[in-house]
Amino acid sequence: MNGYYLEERIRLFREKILAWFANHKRVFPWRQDNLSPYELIIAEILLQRTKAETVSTFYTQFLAEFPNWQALVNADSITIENYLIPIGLYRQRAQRLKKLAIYLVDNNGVLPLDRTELENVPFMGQYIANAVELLVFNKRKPLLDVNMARVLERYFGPRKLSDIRYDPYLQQLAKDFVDHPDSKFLNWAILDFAALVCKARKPSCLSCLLNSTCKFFSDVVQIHDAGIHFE
DNA sequence: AAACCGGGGTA
DNA sequence: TACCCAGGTTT
Repeated sequence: MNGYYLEERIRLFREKILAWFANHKRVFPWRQDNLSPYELIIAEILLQRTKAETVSTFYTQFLAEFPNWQALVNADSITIENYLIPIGLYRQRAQRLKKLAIYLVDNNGVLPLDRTELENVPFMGQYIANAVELLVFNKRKPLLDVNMARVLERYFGPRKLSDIRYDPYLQQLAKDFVDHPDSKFLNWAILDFAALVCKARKPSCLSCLLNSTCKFFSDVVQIHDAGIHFE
């Protein structure tokens, strides 16, 4: 597959995903305009390995209880843990939230613009660093999680390495996909598409607007796979 | 590269 | 029951 063909294929894919998003976007409290960096980062932390629908009801309560970094610094670690129990990963998240809060209070709430320094902030891995650059710094960065990875791999072909974060093919593909003035909306669009159509278990391939050009769909139809249940 | 964290939802 | 979820850290 040459570069020009792939570029055209990405462009088509992008247009169709955006068209779908216009009519099917999900509404979440962390997608509102004018959120503070605190509110944006808390959302990403709560969303780690946790369904967006689960976080949706919890998010507003959490912000009411802990409205800023200083509130987390002041709070007892056990208090934060207990508060996080309903959504899981509560010990890890409490400990890391605490460290991040201390860092940010010490730095007057300022996050480093330099990517290397940004990734050295406590609790700041590749994904959240991208989220900060996308949502706070308004850069074109992918929220490449398991869901975006699943959609890209089904449509364009599978990754080379097992870990998303170190696979140069997936990283480049995701980067190319969101390299567009509507980068933020493209990210939301593909995540919503992953959650509602290109689902992990029962993908809605039969009604999918991308099925005629989708690698996964054509492959599965071709071999008449009995293990996949379409909707 | 693989293990671990964790409760809730779903098939 | 087993699998999955807007990942990051440790080994």
